[in-house]
Amino acid sequence: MEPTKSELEILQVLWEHGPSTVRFVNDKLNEEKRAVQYSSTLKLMQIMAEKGIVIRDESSMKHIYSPAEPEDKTKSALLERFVDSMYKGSASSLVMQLFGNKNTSDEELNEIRDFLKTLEQ
Amino acid sequence: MEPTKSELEILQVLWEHGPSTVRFVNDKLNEEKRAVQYSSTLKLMQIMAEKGIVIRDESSMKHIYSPAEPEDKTKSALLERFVDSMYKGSASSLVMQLFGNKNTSDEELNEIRDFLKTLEQ
DNA sequence: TTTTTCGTACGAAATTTTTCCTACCTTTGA
DNA sequence: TCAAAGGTAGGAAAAATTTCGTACGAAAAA
Repeated sequence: MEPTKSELEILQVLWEHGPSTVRFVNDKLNEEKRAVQYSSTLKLMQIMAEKGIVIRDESSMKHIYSPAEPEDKTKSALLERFVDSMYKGSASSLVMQLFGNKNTSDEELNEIRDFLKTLEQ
Repeated sequence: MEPTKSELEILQVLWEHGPSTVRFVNDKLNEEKRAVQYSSTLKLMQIMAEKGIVIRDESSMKHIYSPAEPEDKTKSALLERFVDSMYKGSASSLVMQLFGNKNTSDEELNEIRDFLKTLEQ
């Protein structure tokens, strides 16, 4: 299913730090994003569990939440949707926009060149 | 300001077909996306005009709506936000994901190689 | 002229998403 | 033991977004 914006923020914490408690996620959100009440984060994560976006280990009192799908899979799906809707599915259009107007570091450009070389083989 | 999902659909029609009436946009949405009532599209476009996302030429009875910002500027901003939130700002990570798991056509890959060459100079 | 068609305005309802209050349970430590 | 701290559950409200009904005016057609 479709994660909403807030749900995505939570997923990002889980991706970065691994399976976590609500308390932990809530702390990170407050540190890194914005003020939000513990019970709000709790509720959201409960909803995500219902939707199947995350799975919950209830064996201990402090429930542990983890993403139901691998990070890459979810990100790929979101990226693909983004390309489809914004660039009519043209990945190259996206890349050109990404590097066209912006001052991208040479380092990044080189990384991509190297990466493209590996694809050639 | 932040276009919502539905607002983005409308912007895309305007980008593709140029300044348009509500009737025209609504027809396109129904053709290309999903069933939606004329008055819903009208309302949404009125809201977008209030927000300043589109501007409205009221000189004739049939109001003509156009994007307030150039397509590129809006897309760049959205893309940048996407990269920032999903890939911590790393454009190369995004590109690798884009081509890593997916079966991207050789054609697209070549376009990108050519494009990167032009950046070298 | 009169009717029909096509346009905007606007309120309100429906839906989705987000937030938080409160009840209640378990664990911890004084 | 028992209060305090920290956990979950769940309802309900708030906010944001989306949808549509309806009133009404202008233009076009009959």
